[in-house]
Amino acid sequence: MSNFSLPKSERICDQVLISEIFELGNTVKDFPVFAHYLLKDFNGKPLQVLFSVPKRNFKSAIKRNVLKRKMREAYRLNKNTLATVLKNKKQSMNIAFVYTGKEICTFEKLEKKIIAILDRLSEMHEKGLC
RNA sequence: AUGGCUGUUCGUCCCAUCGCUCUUUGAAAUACAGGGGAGGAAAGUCCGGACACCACAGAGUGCCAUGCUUCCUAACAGGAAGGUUCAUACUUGUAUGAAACAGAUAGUGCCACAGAAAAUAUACCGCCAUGCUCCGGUGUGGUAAGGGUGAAAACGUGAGGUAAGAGCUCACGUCGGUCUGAGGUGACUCAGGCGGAGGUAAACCUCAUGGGGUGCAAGACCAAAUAUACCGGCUAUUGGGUUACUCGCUCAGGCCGGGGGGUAGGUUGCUACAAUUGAAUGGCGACAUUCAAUGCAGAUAAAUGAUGGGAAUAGCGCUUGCGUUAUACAGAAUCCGGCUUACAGAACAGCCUUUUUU
RNA sequence: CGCCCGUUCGUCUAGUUGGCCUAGGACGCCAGGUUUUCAUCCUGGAAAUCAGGGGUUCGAAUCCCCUACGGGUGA
Repeated sequence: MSNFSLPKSERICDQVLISEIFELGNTVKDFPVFAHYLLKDFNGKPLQVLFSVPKRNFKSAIKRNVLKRKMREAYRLNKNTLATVLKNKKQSMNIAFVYTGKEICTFEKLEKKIIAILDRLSEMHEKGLC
């Protein structure tokens, strides 16, 4: 399975779900990215995500947009291992990526961090620690 | 040539791979294919409109905004062309720049400190006349030229006049008011007459003009989802009470509608018009009219991108054609017209400084 | 996206009908005194270009305009 697309159905657009993630979910940190995640029963989509950059750290809308785009690209290219793991277990996961750094970092660095987070999540999931 | 200022225009480009969003054909749907996809400021939300809903007899008062004139415009606190005043420059009547630039002669208030006095004028030192005198002064009256104070001192200069003085009179000026004549669409200008002179309206205010309120989270429709205070209607067919019974009345229930509470999506509004580009005509100009061509974002936890390679421009380094670094300000959210603010660099036009050559 | 409000010593604030305000008070800070010492207490001092810039005025924290930052609110 080599699906690099990220249509709207794989993004979170529901306010109730978002507040659930931030209130009930657990966190995985790898500076400068903070991932809140919440595990659920399988409902057709293995993964749903959202990306956020706080306005507190970046006043300019352009800088926020750039970081969100970079994070989305990094996730889009590396999401498949976690997706297969979840699909095999018949569960789905909602993840919220929040950028907590105060300076813009390069794409390569961001990609490494996001891969690390996704690897940790899939490992934990295979062991059943979530 | 170099540097600076002002104005106008532009404000990185190409290819590959992987994606996002809208739309068209086809289609149950996905997938595939074709097409479109940020700006000059999209920003600030400072003005003005369109559009929508709510409110609304008429008039007045109040509140807010604007404030030289004419024009442009859908409208404006915007723009164009002019007028006036002020500042600067010199060629001394021109150029450049600036102006919340209606009214202080409608009325009220304020003008700290200093100063005699801050606006009905007044009198500390003075000046003049005169009374008294111990000849040092002092009382009374007149006066406001000079001194000192202040941001500002009753219009400025000169002459006449006078006991001393004073727009008291005259000449030349400054300012604004009013009347007459001339020019101009008008602000205003010129000439003459009359009467006049502190400032402050970004103090209250007066005059003129304009303004109903709320904003696309406006509003419309569809689907879902239900506790029900309360109100109205229906109840052939439900039950209780009243009654001997029927009708009637009444209470409860049911249904419908309203009202009010709470949950939470979708569609629409939504992108084709004060539209953009080009030409012609009219106008000093802002701009208008006509003709032709074009179709040019529409997201909603919110798309318009990421990576790699190449080009262009700029800086740095030296091997002088290679390496390396950087590519401004900044991201639509109902839509337009302005204003304000941010902005690497490039091009064009005008003006100024310095240097070189003829 | 729309609408509204605020910004004054290190902190919390007063003053916002223009002049007494180059700005008052409390807490905190510094120095001295009191005490065997510390605290309390007493005395004195420093600390603000009133968010930034421009304008009106003789004179601005105050009036007007622009900018920056912070906050509130609207189904």
